[in-house]
Amino acid sequence: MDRTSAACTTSLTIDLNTNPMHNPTDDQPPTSEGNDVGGERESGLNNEAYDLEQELNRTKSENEKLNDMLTIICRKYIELMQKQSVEELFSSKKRKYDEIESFDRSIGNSSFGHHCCNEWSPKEIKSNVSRVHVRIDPSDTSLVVKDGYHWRKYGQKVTRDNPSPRAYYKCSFAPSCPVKKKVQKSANDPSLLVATYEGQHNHHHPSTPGLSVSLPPGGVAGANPSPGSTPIGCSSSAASILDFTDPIIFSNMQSAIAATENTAVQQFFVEQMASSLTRNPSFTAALAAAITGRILDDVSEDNNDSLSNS
DNA sequence: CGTCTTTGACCTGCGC
DNA sequence: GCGCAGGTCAAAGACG
Ligand SMILES: [Zn+2]
Repeated sequence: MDRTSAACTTSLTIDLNTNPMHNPTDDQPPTSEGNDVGGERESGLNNEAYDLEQELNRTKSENEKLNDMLTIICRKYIELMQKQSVEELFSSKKRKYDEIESFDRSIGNSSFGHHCCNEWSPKEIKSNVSRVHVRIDPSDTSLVVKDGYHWRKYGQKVTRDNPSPRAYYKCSFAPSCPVKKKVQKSANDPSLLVATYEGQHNHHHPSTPGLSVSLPPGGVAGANPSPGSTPIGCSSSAASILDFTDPIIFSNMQSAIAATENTAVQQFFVEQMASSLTRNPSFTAALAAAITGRILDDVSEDNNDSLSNS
């Protein structure tokens, strides 16, 4: 819990040079033609500066609009998630208490009223439960949510309140890893898989050694989206239209995440951001530019140091 | 041959 | 105590 949230905050505060247009050499004054300071050139620079200023103002206003839109989208998305969970949980009366409690905790609760930590029964405390919704092809009957972890199916049941069967999985690292997950199609939306994760992996993410810290309790979501199933927000939900490579949206999501007290939701957003970023070709280019920019910066700093030292 | 899935049987908790 | 429903076990079979 603390481990993951700490990872979230640190990963979000990484100050990458994400401007692909930025070239460190552009900031350096021209050395070879430094004595060419004609008035013609000066006026050209002024025009250019004016254009850039106009562009900046225009971008600012555009960003403000996007900012507002994103805030609204985020708020509505969270409200929708809460609303949907309430409807699902109260549609069946029995055996839902644990899930109500845990989902209340994982979603952040406001509409349910608050529960004091002391009110949790030992049964609820022993496992942290998280839920993930995954968009799939409605005709796809395989209850598989590929989250990067390796699961062993140990049971399948048809439940009373849902015509589609529920599949039970254990982490393949069991018994050393106690994590379980239940996967079932949503009763009112066959294209929606609901995966319920219980427990926390006590090992690294198999597909990304050393990166397990960035995953939610069950090690879920966009870590390794399969072609057939996409964690919500990757292809067909609101989050899919969010371009996290946009620095404004990115910062907006940061504030949205910060505003959300709940770590599961935070992790969800972080994963969506990471997923969006890694899938975006422009991000790759931006990342490459950022890295080369940093390297060039370092090189130039080193050169400056060596020059100043000598 | 080892691993994983399937599936019926069994266990457990809860309401009546 | 009984029945119901969710959850788990474990034997058998499939698969690479
Ligand atoms: Zn595990």
